[in-house]
Amino acid sequence: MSLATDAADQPTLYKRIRADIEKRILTGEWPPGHRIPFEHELVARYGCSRMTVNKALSELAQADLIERRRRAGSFVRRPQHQSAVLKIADIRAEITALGRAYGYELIHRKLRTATAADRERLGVKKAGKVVAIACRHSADDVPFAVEDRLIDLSSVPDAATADFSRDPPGSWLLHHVPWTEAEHTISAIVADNRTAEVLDIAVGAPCLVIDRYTWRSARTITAVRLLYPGDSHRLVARFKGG
Amino acid sequence: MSLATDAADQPTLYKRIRADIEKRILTGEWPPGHRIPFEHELVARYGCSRMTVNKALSELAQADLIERRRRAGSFVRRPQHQSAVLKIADIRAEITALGRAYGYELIHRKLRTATAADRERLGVKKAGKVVAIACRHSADDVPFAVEDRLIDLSSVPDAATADFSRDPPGSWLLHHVPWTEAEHTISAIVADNRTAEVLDIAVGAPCLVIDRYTWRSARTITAVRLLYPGDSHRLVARFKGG
DNA sequence: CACGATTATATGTCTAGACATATAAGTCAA
DNA sequence: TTGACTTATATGTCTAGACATATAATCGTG
Repeated sequence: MSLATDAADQPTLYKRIRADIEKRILTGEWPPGHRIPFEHELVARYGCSRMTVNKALSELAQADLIERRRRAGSFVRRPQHQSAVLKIADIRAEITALGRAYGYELIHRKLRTATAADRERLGVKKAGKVVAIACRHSADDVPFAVEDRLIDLSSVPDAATADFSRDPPGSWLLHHVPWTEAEHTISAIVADNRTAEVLDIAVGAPCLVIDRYTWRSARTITAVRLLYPGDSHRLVARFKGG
Repeated sequence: MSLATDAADQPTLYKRIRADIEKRILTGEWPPGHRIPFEHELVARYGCSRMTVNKALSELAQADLIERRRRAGSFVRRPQHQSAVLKIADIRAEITALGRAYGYELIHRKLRTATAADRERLGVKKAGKVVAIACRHSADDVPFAVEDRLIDLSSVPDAATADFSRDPPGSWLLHHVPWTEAEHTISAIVADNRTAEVLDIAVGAPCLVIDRYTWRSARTITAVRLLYPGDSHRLVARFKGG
């Protein structure tokens, strides 16, 4: 989780304690390595029980803002070496959040027995049925991204009969497969002929690529490749904490 | 924060409770929208006090796995629309973690009064001194990324006299400026002549671009652009939770 | 001085209560 | 039927204790 920045106006005591300490860390008043007051000192300062300050400090520790060491105390952590939280939003949500009209177009949808390439891509050994989908997302009728997806039907049988002509498969999957794990890989390529045509850009123009591989309880569900025009689209990642 | 996946083997009770519930959610046994047992039911099941189950549930709520509603109960959340956590590691750490030899080379370093373009890039109004740095990171003597950085000296005066000929400015800043906030923007471009030469790739080859803008307490510190050869380098983001 | 044993202490977890508060659900009147 | 009021209840916060446990610091000893 991430801490709310403005927990200070919360009326509860532990949130105030947490916000007070967070502020001193973020302003640099308590630099990395600084030992923050012991629990019993904070108990005295705020006139509350130890469980209350413990809750505040535990949350700061969960947020990696401080490190707690038995017998030694609690210390401000060194920033985590430029790590960041990137929100890769659902494409439809992303476009509508920008206040633009979302458009969706199914390019093709094929049900087939998994080829060797399909099995490789999904990371499965046994040959089963898969659905291969290509589609295009657009914002205000301008091509926004092209999607190339493979769904493992042995994991998601319902996908065989799902209608992807109106709703994008990503949204459908979100509502039919709960709580997945995934790995994203981000890279850059230049547009080939087919990509250039679908995205309405020049051949050789840069494209941002997101490969997402999704599974649940060690079971593969779907593999998807998203291509964005690289000079117009941008992924934004905002973060707090070094 | 994110929950440790293997909290089950922890000997403490609240971690066991948390892990039990987490497991049922992740396997799909308790799908999104499912109401998990009330606190008093879990108290009965585990034979402990309410504070103990409350701690377990609070952490699950902090991790966005469940949603807690007064009077109604606690409910499994719908996955957060394909958001992901991306770790953009410190380049030196990233390369050494790959077991490759880290190399660094300063291309140029200039101290100057901020130009209009510099002020625009740093998002500051007043003209002050800045340090402009270009450098190259390599792995096993192969160019890995080229860095183009601007540091605001009114925020980080020490940077004026820092020696960037041996250590990269990113590492230096990590140790001299605690607890920053930042925004990353990821995009794709094709290599121009100069970039191609520095990265030893072909002109027109795809490059991944990370623009990072860093500040502390509303004060600009540094703006940096990193260029990676797009077909060889990849950013990997792993996440749990839909 | 080096190294092992002891001790002190800050955090980690837990209890059995308490009152506060938001709100779902039920009740009643227009 | 609808809207306003009341009530029941699950969570939110907090207390004043307790014992467990890891470990920094101290003390002794060879």
